[in-house]
Parts: sequence; structure tokens; C-alpha cells
Amino acid sequence: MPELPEVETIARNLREGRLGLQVPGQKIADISNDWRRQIAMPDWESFHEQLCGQTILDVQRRGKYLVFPCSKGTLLIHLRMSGDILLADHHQPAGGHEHTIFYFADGWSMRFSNTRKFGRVFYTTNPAAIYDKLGPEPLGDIFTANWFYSRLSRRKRKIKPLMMDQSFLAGMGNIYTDEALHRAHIHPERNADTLSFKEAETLWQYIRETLEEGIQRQGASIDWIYRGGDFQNAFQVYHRTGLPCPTCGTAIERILVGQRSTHFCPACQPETVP
DNA sequence: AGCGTCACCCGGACGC
DNA sequence: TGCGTCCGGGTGACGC
Repeated sequence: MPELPEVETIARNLREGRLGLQVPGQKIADISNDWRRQIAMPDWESFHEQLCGQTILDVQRRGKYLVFPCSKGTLLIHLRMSGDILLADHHQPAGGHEHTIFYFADGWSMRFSNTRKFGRVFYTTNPAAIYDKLGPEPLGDIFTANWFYSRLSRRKRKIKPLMMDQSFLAGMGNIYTDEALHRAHIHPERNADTLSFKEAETLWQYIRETLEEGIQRQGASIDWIYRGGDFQNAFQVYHRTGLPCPTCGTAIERILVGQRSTHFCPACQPETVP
């Protein structure tokens, strides 16, 4: 479930050396892979041949992608739900879920651990083709209240799946969407075009506040994946089915919206359009 | 084009 | 205890 704040935290940790090694400046000496489908593009042989010898120049984030600009092209990693990036000594044996390992020239290695095999690795000289399929960054300048309202007003889809559509807005996942909708007092099944400007503006504000708080807390640690973050302690609705709403005390309900588990307060987030 | 549904995976929770 | 079954998470393919 790495969403924008979790991916941002991992990018910062790798960039700034908080995991014991600064990744920018590292030269890729070799790469191993024991599950070919993890390499989304190009084919494994080309991936290996083209990337070996390149130096990683930076670690960035776009949407939920980790972006590693290299000397000749760009390496991208999408963690999907159970992915993580580990740094370890060259000689440490591969863990059972470390399907792609980048061996650096100085003796360290960067490992893509991916328990449920949903994550994907990309190498391209044209990352813009990937970025072009994504909506704006929720914390960027393009995403304004006016932009949000004008786009919402053209869509009939339910607000929650639309917020999670990466081609609409890049970075929201199930957790931060449920939390932002609760803070904005908007029911997850409202049709997007029924939101007033005021509601859209409020939701816009809480999307940004929720993500910023998530980043400040270094993301959420849930299930067995612990990354050091503690946003899980700030959840008001997510994974709190039956517990009292922190705002009004009403029991939090869980429903399915677009096949996704959805948590909301029936009192704070009424379904009827005001 | 927009929208909904399903497959992809597997560790953990749950039921018996 | 051990076994079987279900669940969930993000995304792309697919159908309407």
C-alpha cells in the first residue's frame, strides 16, 4: 500500500542516505533477477545490458513511482502494494522476496523486495511517456482548487475511485483517500459532478493536508511492512470499522466502493447532497 | 471516452 | 494442530 507519502519517504531516505548509504552517485556494476515478469520494460536482457555501468544521479518520485535518473536513461520502480527497497552488503544472501538486486561498484546493493510480486521495474530513455499517463501531483502547482472543481464537474464517476485514478490525480491510494474524504465530510460514493465548489475546495485542502501529514509522519506502517512511519496512529477511519468516529463518536462503517474496502463515518459524511 | 469489473499474488486471518 | 478458504492492495486489460 505504498501511496504518495510512503514512496516520498523511501525516495528521501535513499537520496539522503538515511538507510546507511546515499544512492545518488552509486554506479551499477551488476543486476540480478530471479523473476523476469518484474521487469516491465524493456526485456530483461536489454535491461541488464543497458543499465549496467550507469551511475544513479538522483532519487525522485512521480506519483507512486520511485524515479532514479541515471547517466544515460531513467530507472523507475513501482512498489504496488507490498514492495520495499532495501540496502544491504553485496554478500548478504537474497531474501525470498528480493527478485531484483542492483549491485553497486562500491560493495553495497539495492534490493527490490516485493512479497506479492505486483511491483514492476522500468528502464527507459523517455520517462515522459510514463509521466504523461499520470494526472498532476496533488502537492504541486497544477493541482489547485479551481482545477479540481472544474475537472470534478465534468465527471459522473464516484468521487473515491476518481480520486484514486492515477490518470486523474497521481499518488492517492486507499488509505489517504478514505482519510481525506472523512476530513472533508464527503461521502465516498458521491458522484464527482455533484460536489459544490465549496466542497471541492474543502476536499482539495484536505487531500493536501492529509498527504503532508503522512509525509511528515514518514508514511503509515501497516500489516507486516514496517518502514518507521507512524501515520497509522493518525487514522480516523481507515481500518477502524465499528470504532467511534474521532469527530462525532458514531461507529465507522465499512463498505465496498469499486471493489475497494472503504471506511467512512455515516454521520459526518452523509450520502445525500446538501 | 468514460466507467465498471476482474486478474494478478501470497501472507495472514479466520473457520472448522 | 492442521487444513482449506477468503481477503486486500494498485494497476492494466478488457468489455460495455
